[in-house]
Amino acid sequence: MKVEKVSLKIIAKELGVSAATVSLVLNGKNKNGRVSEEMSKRIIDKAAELNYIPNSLAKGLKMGHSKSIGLIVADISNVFFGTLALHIQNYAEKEGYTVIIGNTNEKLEEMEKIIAFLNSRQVDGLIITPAEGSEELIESLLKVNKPLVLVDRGFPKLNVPSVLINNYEICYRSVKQLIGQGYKNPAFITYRQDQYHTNERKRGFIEAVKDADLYKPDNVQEVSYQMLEKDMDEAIIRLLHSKNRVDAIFFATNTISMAGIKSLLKHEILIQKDIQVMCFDETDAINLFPFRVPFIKQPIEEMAKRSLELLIERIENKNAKIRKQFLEAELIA
Amino acid sequence: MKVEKVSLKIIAKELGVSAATVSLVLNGKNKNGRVSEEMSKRIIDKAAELNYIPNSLAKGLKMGHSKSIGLIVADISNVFFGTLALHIQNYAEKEGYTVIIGNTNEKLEEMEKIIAFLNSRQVDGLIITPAEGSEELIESLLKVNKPLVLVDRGFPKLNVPSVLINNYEICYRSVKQLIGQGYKNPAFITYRQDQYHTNERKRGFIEAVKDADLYKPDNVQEVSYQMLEKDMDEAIIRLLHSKNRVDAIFFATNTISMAGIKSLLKHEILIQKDIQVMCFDETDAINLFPFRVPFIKQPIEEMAKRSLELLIERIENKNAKIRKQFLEAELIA
DNA sequence: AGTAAAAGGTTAATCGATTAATTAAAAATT
DNA sequence: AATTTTTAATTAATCGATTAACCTTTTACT
Repeated sequence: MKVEKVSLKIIAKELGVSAATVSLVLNGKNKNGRVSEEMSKRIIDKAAELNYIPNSLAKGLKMGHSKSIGLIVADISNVFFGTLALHIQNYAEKEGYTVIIGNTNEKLEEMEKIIAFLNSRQVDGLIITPAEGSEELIESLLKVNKPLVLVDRGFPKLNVPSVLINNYEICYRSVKQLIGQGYKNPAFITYRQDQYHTNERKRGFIEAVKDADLYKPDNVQEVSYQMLEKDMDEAIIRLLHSKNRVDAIFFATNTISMAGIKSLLKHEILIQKDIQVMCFDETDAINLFPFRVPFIKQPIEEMAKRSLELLIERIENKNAKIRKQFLEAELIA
Repeated sequence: MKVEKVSLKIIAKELGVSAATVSLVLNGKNKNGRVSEEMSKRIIDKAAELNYIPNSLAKGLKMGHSKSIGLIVADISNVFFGTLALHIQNYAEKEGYTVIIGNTNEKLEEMEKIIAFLNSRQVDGLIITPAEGSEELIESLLKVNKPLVLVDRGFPKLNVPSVLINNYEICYRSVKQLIGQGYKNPAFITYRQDQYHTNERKRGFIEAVKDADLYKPDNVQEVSYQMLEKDMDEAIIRLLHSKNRVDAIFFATNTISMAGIKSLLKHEILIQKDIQVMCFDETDAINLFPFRVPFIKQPIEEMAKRSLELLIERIENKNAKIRKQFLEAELIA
């Protein structure tokens, strides 16, 4: 089956006009006496009849922009990133942008590959949740004036558009509340990584327990991304089977929360009886437990919206002022 | 800051050769005496020095393909689709393809919009989880010879490349096993929709209970996608608060499972004490319950791999035989 | 020495869309 | 009637990469 590709030229030939005329009409640039009413109508009708779909590669090449953006996340199968992606796509569509998603798997080298790849596809800008150690990479992108926005994680030293949440404050407040409820020996479990957002969460926890004179360095445990399950089991044992038994655990991310609760259940530790837990991020599971788990809810849709706004602002005006936006997460108890 | 875009022409000018020569070298087409060893090396070095990144819009325009594919799912924030997307992207990257993801939100009109959009971006092919009622749309794509593969859901009447699982068999076997364990009044909850994959699951359930002489039409309940929570509560009440009280429920998808379990907990019905449940699809939550939930696990990574294989096969050879592949899901108890 | 073959390039057309610059005819104005 | 303005188009260059078809120069062979 031979199907001829419908281009501007085809439409033009069928109507006996030039491709330029067709282009003007189809782009709505036929104002003040450029093309006659009658011809406009014939062109529009013919385009519909032939089911003309503009070739955005050609358009992008000519115009110097692709009307697409890259979204770089750690792992699209993680609900947090999936939800972020969904909302970014929805807003992007309204603005006429396509989103191309790349997964770093938290690895710097993957992130570099993805960026090169997205650049070759001429994305107009990038929304990035940067991997650990990618500060220099981001800096180099800024140097070549690439429009980009960091989301979820930032680099405080870098002057780069970012959409972040109040990690420190919300953690501080939440832990304060936990302590106010009578818990005397709270612990914190986070990833063994040097990322600003998790560092801030840790700082929030530590300041809160220090202010209540409850700080014990051993109560802050770290687990690795790659060996989450094993590390978590060990951490849980350390926290619960020492003489210094903790009575509450704050989990720093959604994946850590899931692994943590799983480990607690495995060790037959009863949540809210033997121990209280508090999670960062909402998950499907959290509403399904026979116990209530207080958790910190991030405004994901708002984060998506803001980061797209900031990005488009920079795409359309490379000299726009660089802004960092801080949104509020809230404790749902 | 002015950053000159590095094109073939720039490299050529710097070296005093033609753009053609640069293109030949950079594409490895400098064999049998096309370009000298020395010049090849100089070109490669210069390209690296200038950090040349080929413009894939230009390349795509010239070559007639974009080396990108569209992935159309219902909702990328759903873990099943997120995981599928992750794996498809991983395999696609190896084959040199970009993946552009679109969300239909299960709506036909959204699906139409996304397809037009992806076509304008000149995707070379599509991997689709078709929305309800999209059979004609798929047919029209086949008519214009668009390479596509259906995944997760198929249209048995259509001769279209598909990657599906053994929905009927696995449900039949799983329900059989449930009955074998002594449950005498099992129920089934699915979406109120006419989709082959869920129909097959329902058929598996019904045949299994019929074969055990336990079939009761009222035990098959349907809920809507839009009002999942409300409908679920009502369904649960109907199944449990009638004289005909069921003793097991089979949930047809992951979202239904989550909503179902949530509803059971809300009504203070004790799972595995008052009632047994069985779920289609794995979810984060499933491992976290203090009770064991048997579930049906789909080979998502294999589905991703196969669908990409089938798609690339069709992209590269439009006359390749159309194949439907059936993979095996398994019951994890 | 004369011719053929190999080596090492270059030219120019092309993909499809955009748009500044131009042209030509018709209508309006003086 | 002559000039200006308006209307309604067209021409041609351009974006960046690819590649068939050429063109020189050098080397090989009889």
